[in-house]
Amino acid sequence: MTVRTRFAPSPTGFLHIGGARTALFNYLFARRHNGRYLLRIEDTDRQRSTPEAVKQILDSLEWLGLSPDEPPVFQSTREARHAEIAHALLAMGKAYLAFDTPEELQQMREQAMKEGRPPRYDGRWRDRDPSEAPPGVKPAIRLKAPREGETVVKDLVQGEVRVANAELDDMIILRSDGTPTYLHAVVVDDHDMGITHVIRGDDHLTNTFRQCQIYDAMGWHRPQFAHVPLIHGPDGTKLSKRHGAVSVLEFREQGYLPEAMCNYLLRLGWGHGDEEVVPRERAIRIFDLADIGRSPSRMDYAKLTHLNGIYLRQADDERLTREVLERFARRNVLFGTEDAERVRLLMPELKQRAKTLEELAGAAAFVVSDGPPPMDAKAAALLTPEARARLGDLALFLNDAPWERKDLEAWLRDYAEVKGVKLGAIAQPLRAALTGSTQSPPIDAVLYALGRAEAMRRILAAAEGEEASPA
RNA sequence: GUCCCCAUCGUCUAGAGGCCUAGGACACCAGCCUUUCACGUUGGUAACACGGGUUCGAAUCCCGUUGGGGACGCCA
Repeated sequence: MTVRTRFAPSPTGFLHIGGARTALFNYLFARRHNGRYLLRIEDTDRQRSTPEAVKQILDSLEWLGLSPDEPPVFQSTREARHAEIAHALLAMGKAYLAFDTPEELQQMREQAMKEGRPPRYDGRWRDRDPSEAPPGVKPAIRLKAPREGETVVKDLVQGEVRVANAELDDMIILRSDGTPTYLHAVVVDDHDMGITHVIRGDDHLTNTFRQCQIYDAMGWHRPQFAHVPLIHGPDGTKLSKRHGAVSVLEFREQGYLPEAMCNYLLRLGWGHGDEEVVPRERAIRIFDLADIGRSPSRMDYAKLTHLNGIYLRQADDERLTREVLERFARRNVLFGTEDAERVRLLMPELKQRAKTLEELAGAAAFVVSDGPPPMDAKAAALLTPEARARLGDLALFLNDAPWERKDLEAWLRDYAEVKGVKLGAIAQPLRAALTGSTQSPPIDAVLYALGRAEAMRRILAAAEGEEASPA
């Protein structure tokens, strides 16, 4: 049988990293077994579902490279089918009409809580005849759940989990307005979509028992289940905005690469020996549900950032250049084709020293400037009168140099040797003059990327003590 | 409250009874490399929650305690 998995978010907000990881696991598992990976939008809650959220989720998945193999199924379009199954259950005597009002149920729950009992429906309409129904109350359909024995779920991650049926009450499968409840819709949809493996968050584990009861009542074959522990914030509590970024798009904003995101998310709660850097192709080959841990894990931004640095260094220069220019544009940094070319030339060096695209853009920003770049305090401090004088001298010397990186380095070394000083004594003031900072790519690379004219302009400006607007 | 799940360095994890003096990675500290910053590299600090069993032997199996998490809607 072909493996079919699905990711089933409800479009009530952005896609957060927990959902992203669930999607990733579903994707990986399907690919690993040459199966299909599907998407179902669970939008049966009309109040809270929004088209914006749907778009956000789709965008997030696309960015992560986790777009589904088929167009998404919208759960709301399937309500007639959900109702059909609910009525079938009713006809089979495996469900019943319940004429309770929301107020009564609320009361029942409060009463139970007060008496220290679990808040469960008492099944008061389970065996009553609909003719006893109070006038004007529209009935909901409840599943006639088994009251004895136990329901056992063989979970691919959690192992065998069992619960006494006495713990479970008769859940509503079709609301009094004729719409399906989540628990019921999920089962019908998963069945109709031919889902073989339900991989989802741990928070659904206890729901699974009830869902199994529906499968059993319909005589449907149950899918395999795999419940993945949730991701917590760094402090171990539920992940929320106060911990930092949680939405996938936020990470994109902050300059994380999708492949780094996926690698990090994969390693969170899943392990394969000592492997840390696991690119997509490799992940597809070795992913196994059995390797998912059973305890919740905490979000570690530092490790994500580290991983992002690794992927950044391996990333294509053209791609990174595009990303940087995009970020320039977003920061309203005006740049021309010359500036773009400089970024491109410098990229092999720039990407060595950045961990996110934001950092990368920040480190590249100095190339965009006519004349002296904005100077930070440390850089300004390097430009002593002596240093300025030396820069003036150096400018004359360098003016005759062939403008190739190798030659520039050689000329600088020669110059330092002739003057009897360490290279650093030359390089640091020069760096300040060229970049406005004490940190930058190798100075020969900077000289080369800037080009003779611009480099000279900046050196001379510094030599003459021309101040740029302070940074 | 009831039910379910979980428990190895600060964090992510390796570990399926002897290979464990518990390994790797991030973070942190120190050294090296070096034209700065990074990268890289070498070393260091740091964990089997606790208590009982089982066993010749337990991080690994069992029970309990404690601690975390999740679920208990005519939400998804």
